[in-house]
Amino acid sequence: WDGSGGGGGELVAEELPNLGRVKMHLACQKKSTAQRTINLNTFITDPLKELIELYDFLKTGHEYKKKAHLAVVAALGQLDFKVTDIAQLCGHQLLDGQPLVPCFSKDCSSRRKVLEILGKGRIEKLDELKKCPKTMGIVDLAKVWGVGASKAQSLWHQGFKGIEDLRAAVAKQAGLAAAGSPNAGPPLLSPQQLIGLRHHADFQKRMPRAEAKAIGAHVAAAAQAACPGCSVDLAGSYRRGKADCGDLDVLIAPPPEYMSWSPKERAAKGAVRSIEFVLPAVLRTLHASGVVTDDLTRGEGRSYMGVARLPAGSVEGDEDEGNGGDCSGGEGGDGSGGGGGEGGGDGELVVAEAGAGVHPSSLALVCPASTRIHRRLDIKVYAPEALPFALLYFTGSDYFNRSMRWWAKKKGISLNDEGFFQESKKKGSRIDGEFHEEADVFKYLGLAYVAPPDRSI
DNA sequence: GGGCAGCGCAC
DNA sequence: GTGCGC
DNA sequence: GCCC
Repeated sequence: WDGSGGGGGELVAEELPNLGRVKMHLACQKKSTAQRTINLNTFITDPLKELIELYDFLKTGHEYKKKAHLAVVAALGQLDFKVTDIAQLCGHQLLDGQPLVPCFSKDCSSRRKVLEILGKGRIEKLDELKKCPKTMGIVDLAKVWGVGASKAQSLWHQGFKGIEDLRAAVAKQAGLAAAGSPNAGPPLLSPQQLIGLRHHADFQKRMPRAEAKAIGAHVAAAAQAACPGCSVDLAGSYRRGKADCGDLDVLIAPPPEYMSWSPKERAAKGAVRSIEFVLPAVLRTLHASGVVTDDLTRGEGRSYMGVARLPAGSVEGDEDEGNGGDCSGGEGGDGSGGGGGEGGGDGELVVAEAGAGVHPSSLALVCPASTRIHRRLDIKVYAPEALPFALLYFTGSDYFNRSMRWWAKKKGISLNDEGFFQESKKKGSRIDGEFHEEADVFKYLGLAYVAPPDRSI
């Protein structure tokens, strides 16, 4: 572990038979579909995706059904030809024997679903589910943040056919409770679910990455005030360069020196006395400025979930990549430059100067600050040693992570947001080493580094 | 039949 | 311990 | 739902 490039310590890739071949097709070793080719098989993957979404909400215990379909979608999306016959999938090098992907040579429901689409252009099961009012009602209810399969199920059985039903009942209950009526009954929803309901429409919308960046800048400023010199990274799909993001994931880590300072030294340097106080301090600032509008968790530990909204008059669209402030939200080509030239751009955030600048008029037209949509914001605080792992983990994608964990497991190692752990009966011990950046993690696993934009599998 | 990752937080 | 989201 |  000399960090100078050579160095023992990292695992050798080809110590197991066949693994070398598998490795080259590993999902976490390839350029993402977005980057390389367009998906020629959307006519298959789209219906499968719809099915996944239904499974997601339908009932607990279907999580792995969902993951199985997800793997199929990811695999088919990478093919460089349009599938016309199931035989093309049998024994195909990208599919057969690959981790997380079913084998299409055998009769399995994935195979049957693909066959169905090839044959009649639709999945009967999907159409059936979509016709069922109960299914669609439950799916609708479960779109409220904090309402999962179980709660949606129970709401349906209480007679709610969908979100608007629920909203009316909640309003009525609030009215009764405010009037001090005893017939208000037990609360229909938890405090979190009430927030989810209130912002349901907003939470369905994706935000342009410029807005994510602007919210991140507020968090960064608050973090610097709480802990000078800390690093602040915007993870998730933002970091993967997506043009729009469903939410924002911010990672904060104190500078390495911080850990060795005494509480007194920390205070003298203007930092909070313990890492546990970073999050509360950041949140006090964000609450005071009105950027954070609601809390979904208390934010007393190291992990926070909440709701944020840019102050009126915020300037959006200061993306340095040029294609920044596009609010049209279209999926489409996604312009994030191909290669890994993303450099050290992370973490250097500029605080949006509220009201100060003149809006580029075209931008203001497309993206009025007056919209002021509420966005989901997650903040997490990590010790500096864990940061490369946390960054990797929260940059995703989910499927990319699963692929990487699969590979690590083959080598008897487990991988999470805090580090590597030796697989063993007891909770494995953390493997320590010089892991300063994400690249060190790839290297230790014997994998080629993959830049964030190429992890969108 | 066990595994697919495993955690933090609310309740 | 369960539900939920990540 | 699928692999081992």
